[in-house]
Amino acid sequence: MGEPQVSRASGTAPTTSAPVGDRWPSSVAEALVVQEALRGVAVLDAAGPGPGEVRWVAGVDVSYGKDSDELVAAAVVLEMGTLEPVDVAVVEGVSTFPYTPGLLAFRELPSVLAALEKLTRVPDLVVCDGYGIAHPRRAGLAVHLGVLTGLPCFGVAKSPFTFGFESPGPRRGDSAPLVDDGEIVGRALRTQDRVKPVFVSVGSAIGIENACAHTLHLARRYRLPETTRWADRISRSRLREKGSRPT
DNA sequence: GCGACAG
DNA sequence: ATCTTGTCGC
Repeated sequence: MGEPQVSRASGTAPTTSAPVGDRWPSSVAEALVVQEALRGVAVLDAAGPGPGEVRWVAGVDVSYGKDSDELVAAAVVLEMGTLEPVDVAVVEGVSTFPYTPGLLAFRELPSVLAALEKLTRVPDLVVCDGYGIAHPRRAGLAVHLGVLTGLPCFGVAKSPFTFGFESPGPRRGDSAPLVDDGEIVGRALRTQDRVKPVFVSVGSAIGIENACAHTLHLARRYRLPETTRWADRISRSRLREKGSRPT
């Protein structure tokens, strides 16, 4: 009970499950259908892995070219104790879905999943940029990623999207509920004293309390979690090399 | 109808 | 997301 339900040979990288190959949407209408189906599939776990139960934590991010449809996705695995990277994977690709508020997952996930599959180590937890259940259909990026990998997953977003919140207290660790339609869907969490908060919401197989605890641990020194910072740096720098590379 | 809108 | 210089503060 409560275990991730994706079967996979132990010791191998996560595998992409059926929904991607079988019914990956190419239009907004199809994407909305997929999201409605996904909405109920996420693993709702009030607890999930807490600090002390996670050894390897993955961060993922995608960088996009300005004057081209090129993109680079990066996945990085950090050791929870040292917060140092122990595994990195990068995928170069082409964007196939435009940025559409509420449908970010369909833009980012194909390349992100490809990068995760290239990892040689299976993470215990995945942290992504963006939202989980804090989403108009309760099916944000972290929900998709959690369902498709079978791994515990939550999101840390840098801006409040459409959600309401009261300003949290000024100190690191202070938080306030994120509200959508009268529902609490996440937290505005201050990760550094007097620095603007980040927005945490669960995706799958983890609870908000542990998600916030992990976020604070990963954001020991900066506003954003080290997972996000590493993945962002790696994808961005590879995109630059790619752009300056002779053809 | 219009504006706002994770990245 | 990406384009961009300097600037204030620990």
